[in-house]
Amino acid sequence: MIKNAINSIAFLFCFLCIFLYFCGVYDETTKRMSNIDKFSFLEHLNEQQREAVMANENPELIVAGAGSGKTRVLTYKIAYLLAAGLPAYKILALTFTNKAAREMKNRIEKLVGEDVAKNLWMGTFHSVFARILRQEMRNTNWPYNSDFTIYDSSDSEGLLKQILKEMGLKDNQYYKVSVVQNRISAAKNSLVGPDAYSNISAYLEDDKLAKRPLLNVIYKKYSQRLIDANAMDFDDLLFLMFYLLQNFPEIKTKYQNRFEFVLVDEYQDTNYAQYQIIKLLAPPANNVCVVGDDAQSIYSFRGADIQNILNFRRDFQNAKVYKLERNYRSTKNIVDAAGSLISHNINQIPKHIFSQNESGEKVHLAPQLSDRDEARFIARTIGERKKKDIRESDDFAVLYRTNAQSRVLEDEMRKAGIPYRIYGGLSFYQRKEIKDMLAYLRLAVNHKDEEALVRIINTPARGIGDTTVEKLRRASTERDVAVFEVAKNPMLFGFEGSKGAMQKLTSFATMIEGFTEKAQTSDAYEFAKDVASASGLVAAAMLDQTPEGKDRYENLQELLNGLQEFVSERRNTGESVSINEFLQEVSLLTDQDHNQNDSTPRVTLMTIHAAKGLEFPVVFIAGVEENLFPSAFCETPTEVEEERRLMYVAMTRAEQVCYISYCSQRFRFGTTSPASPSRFVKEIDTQFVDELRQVSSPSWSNSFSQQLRDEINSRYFKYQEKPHSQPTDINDFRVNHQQSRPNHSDNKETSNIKSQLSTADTPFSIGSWVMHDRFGKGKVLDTYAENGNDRIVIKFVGESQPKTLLLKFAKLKAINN
DNA sequence: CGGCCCCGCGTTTTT
DNA sequence: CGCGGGGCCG
Repeated sequence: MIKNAINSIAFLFCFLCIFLYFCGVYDETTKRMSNIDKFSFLEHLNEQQREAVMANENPELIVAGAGSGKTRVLTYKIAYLLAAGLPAYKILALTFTNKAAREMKNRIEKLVGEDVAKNLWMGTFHSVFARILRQEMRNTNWPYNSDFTIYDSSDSEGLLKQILKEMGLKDNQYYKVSVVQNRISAAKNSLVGPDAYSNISAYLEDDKLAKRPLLNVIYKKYSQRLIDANAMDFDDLLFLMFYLLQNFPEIKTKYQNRFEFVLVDEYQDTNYAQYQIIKLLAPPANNVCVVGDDAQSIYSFRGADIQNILNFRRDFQNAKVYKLERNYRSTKNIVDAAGSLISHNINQIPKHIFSQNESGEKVHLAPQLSDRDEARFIARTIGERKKKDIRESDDFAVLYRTNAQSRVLEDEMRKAGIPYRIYGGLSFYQRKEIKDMLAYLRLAVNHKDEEALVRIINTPARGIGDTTVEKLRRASTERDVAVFEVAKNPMLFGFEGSKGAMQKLTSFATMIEGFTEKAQTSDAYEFAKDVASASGLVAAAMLDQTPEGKDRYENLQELLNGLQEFVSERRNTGESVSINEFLQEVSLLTDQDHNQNDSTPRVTLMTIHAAKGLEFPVVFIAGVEENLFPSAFCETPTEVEEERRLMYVAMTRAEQVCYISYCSQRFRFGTTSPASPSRFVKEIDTQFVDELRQVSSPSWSNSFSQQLRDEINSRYFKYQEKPHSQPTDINDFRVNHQQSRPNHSDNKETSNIKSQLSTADTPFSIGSWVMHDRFGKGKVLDTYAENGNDRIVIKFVGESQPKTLLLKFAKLKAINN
């Protein structure tokens, strides 16, 4: 009822604004009213956006195409709810990155004021759930306490390695840590715990076939060891959150009642566990609003399930779907080129993204002879365009499929004197010295944290080597006590080592216990400063006069600075400043959250995955070649579709200019091997692209390179002649797609969503040819019913994108092609 | 225990 | 090619 009232008020307001606008008093009145009326910000939205923002009575899916103002809609919706009087603490907004949460919160504060927005529950899935788990742990009978440690991926990897070693599987090729880790992670993300795993024959069979029948045993041990360490891995934060709600109805009810509104960003990237948690949190009112773009789903390899967004309407009753189809970011050519590419995907929500910006330059295809030439070409072009277009370095981004490609690019940027910044690679929080320092802090707070202990017991070197650690761990497993307890009292727990070793162990334990005591009384910064010097970490870094040593010292200083900031910020808000709070936050931070204070404009070099959500005036996509992009690991059409979405993401990062480059040969794995343009290059409608001529560089003028040039020319020639005859024709995909189904145990993953909305009753079958009075000949790609209307998706000959038509209006005739 | 050398291998990675 | 892990030696 409240919501009805809110909506009517705002609706009337908009009506009034539009009315006043037509009366010609818009400017004055709006200005005056903006101070008075708290809904005035709705004027900044277009009609589609405003509709989506103001509809709050049903579960809502906002399909927000690239550059369509997704974040805007999400922030305005929250601002709208707040302005209408919904208390901030009743709104839960979940994102995937801290950065997204932070930016959104800032924008909301600007709209409605800091104090109104203050108590929003806005954060990443992981951080919000960690917070709830901490708070509720004492209301459960679980073997965790509130100060649990969060293991990052390298911590879990370390633990798994240890388990594999203990089981004698260390060098077994079928039990590679990465494989085991992925498998366990996938199980947790499907809400399958270790016991359930052992009872599901599909898992066991699968493991048996893959020659790793002990995986369920490893999983069980792994889970137990996490409990022993009072630690949760990233997946546990979701897995245990689900079971917290599932197993404790009173806790579930509490949060269901608290959150009157649940909003989810990047919904296309949610995994099964996240989806189930959302379903548990949403009732009774079912006020869920999810925002996402199926065309930008690029994380399925991490467990993201695109079906979550595709099935939203089925899973939430009375759901309403809103589509934001106008792209504000890019030029027409870029939007249309990207659209023509993504139209080759069968599995997608039908939509037509359009731009009303200027046409701009066509997308530039830039064939190159080698990766070296490609890098030179990019560096040279950036240099030229900086001058010609009067741009700064930070107007440019170079995007690539794999991190390995960054090396040459970096090289040539340096040679050309172009400032750049590489994202990816080692993040600040994964640097050895930072991890070491954090391990000291962690161990001081949680003595059971075995990964932290083994990491620092001999760092800096204090004469406790591998053998001693081995003996320590053996005693620990035999006596079933924490490793730290054995170190503290080796004799008592049957440690079989020399007197000297025992001495070293006890003095290490005493040092840590001293830290633990200090942690109770000092704030996080004071404490960490003490630990940094008393542990010898800073001293060791200072001794090292190599450039790397200096870096390490500076990084440690930076961490301490960060702590100081953390403490002073939280002092202001009256929050706890103990090291516990800091550790809880820091384990969920990533490099994206670590801002380097450097104001020089720089060219951005990053993988396409890392570029999601960002935008740049000029974008280069490098290495768009078969076996690299799409990756050589791609086998099924489903996998190729994900790569195509990745290419789509890459192209739609560009605001004004987009270059796509590919080489005839590429240096990889120590040798030069031939390469050919990606199928994606050919899938882009030729009317939106132009091809740059190969500019010869002075370093190759021999016959070999002439050969290569000929090869490129002939390839290009072929491409020009028959742009639509590739094996990646839409229809071939459909065929492959269906063939692949029976092989897939999980065939819901490959099924077509549109048919799941509800099947249309049409005389035209998918794949058949039809004739349309105006559009001519076309092939039926799909049929489905939406809002009770039968629709038909047809790719007409000569059109870049398929069209969706209402069946009852389109006068279609079936024809034989 | 720690340093050195050789061998094998090589996607993307919000938390 | 360049990194990390394992093995061997001082």
